[in-house]
Amino acid sequence: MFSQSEENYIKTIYHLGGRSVKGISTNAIAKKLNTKASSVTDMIKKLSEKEVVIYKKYQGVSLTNLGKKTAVNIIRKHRLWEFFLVDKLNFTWDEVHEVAEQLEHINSPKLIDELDAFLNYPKRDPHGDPIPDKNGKLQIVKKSLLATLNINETGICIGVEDSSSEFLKFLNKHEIALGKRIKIIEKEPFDGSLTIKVEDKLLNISSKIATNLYIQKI
Amino acid sequence: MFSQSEENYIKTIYHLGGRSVKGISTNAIAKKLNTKASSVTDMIKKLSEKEVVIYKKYQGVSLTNLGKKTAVNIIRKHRLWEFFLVDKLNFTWDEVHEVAEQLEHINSPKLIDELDAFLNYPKRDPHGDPIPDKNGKLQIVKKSLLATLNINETGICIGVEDSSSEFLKFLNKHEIALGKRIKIIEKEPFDGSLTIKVEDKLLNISSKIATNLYIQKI
DNA sequence: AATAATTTTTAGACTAACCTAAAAATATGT
DNA sequence: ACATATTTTTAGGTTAGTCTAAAAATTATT
Repeated sequence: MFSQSEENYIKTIYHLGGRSVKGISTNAIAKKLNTKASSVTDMIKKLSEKEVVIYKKYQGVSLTNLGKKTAVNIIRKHRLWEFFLVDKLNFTWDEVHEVAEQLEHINSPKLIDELDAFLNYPKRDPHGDPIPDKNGKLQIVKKSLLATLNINETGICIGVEDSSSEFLKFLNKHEIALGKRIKIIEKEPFDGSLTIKVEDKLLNISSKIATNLYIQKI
Repeated sequence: MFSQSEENYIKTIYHLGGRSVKGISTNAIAKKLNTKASSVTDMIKKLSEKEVVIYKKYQGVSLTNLGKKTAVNIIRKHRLWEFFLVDKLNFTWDEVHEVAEQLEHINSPKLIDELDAFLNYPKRDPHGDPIPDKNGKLQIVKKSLLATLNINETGICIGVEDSSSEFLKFLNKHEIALGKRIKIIEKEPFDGSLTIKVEDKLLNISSKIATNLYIQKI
């Protein structure tokens, strides 16, 4: 149906789309994909022919319904594979992306549906982002940075912003992982550091940590 | 390292290689890959530059050690994925090949080693072919067609020759699956049909069935 | 609103992987 | 051994996806 390259463009346009109404600029796409604007223009023309984007010269592009459907399906595959890698194959959060970038292009509906079932229909990938279901529905999960919670609020760890291996090692060391329950005990106004309770253990963390950890409030 | 296309050529040359000493012919490769001989010549030149094959004009090609190592690694990936699909994702023997053809090109040593461990280091894929280990060693398993066993000999089902869905449905119906123990009770010289014991159940099968089922003698 | 800066598109070229058609080399039949 | 058949290679062309450099359109500045 679509080549790997086409899929990468579609996915990128989707991610750049956000809630904005106007078209995505050629330059923005080029930057994300590490290509040149002229290459983007070429590809956009092709995608326009294939009716996955709407394109008016100099006005940027936006996805059609077909385009969005296609994008969401690629994202579904990407996130399911990420979940698989972390959950079953001992990958860390920072190792998954590169491999998932490859796996997301494997084309086999049965493969993905069976994988979904095998993983027990996970709702979020290891970064805390929602995994679209078979029909492309993606349940919106409000993810908040830990730093934004108030004292006595509790949440479940659902992902990370930074995924450098130093950060992930820190999390490992303190047994902060996906699904762990975290409660804010104290906030230090001077430097933004926090005292939190991870499951039952008290822990002091810097503001830098707190602004890189995503939480779903409960 | 190698493109998908290059990998497909390397794998094909390996499979066509067998134990023969002489070079693999351009035409043979073209036929297997559904391309034209001229395309094969082009690619062979490239692979020769990259030192994965030895090539003398009009004399066919053979793999270098690097070529063989590369081929075995692709085959390892292919067969591990096949095992995964059947063992974990409910694929049938005939459904796996097409998907494995895609998955075998995913490049991530960690992925494959972890997958291997996750699957508990399987020795054979669902067709009964051996899965090379991390170092490229592949344990040779003598696979015999069920039809070649003599009365009172016993074997373990390790694979199929034909993998049409009719045949697989037949096997399913009679609970013949990978790892099942099969004993020859009687052979009918007139039509080649057999009476066999699958685990504890007696069963009559035609010669056609017996020449499409692989057994490891025990 | 005119000019300058930026963005986008076009034009033309490159590479990988394929193709067709013709030429060259090898193999086969008598 | 020679003519014929087959196989393989070469020559030249195509498409997808990329690039550079220059032209055109849009946006920003004064």
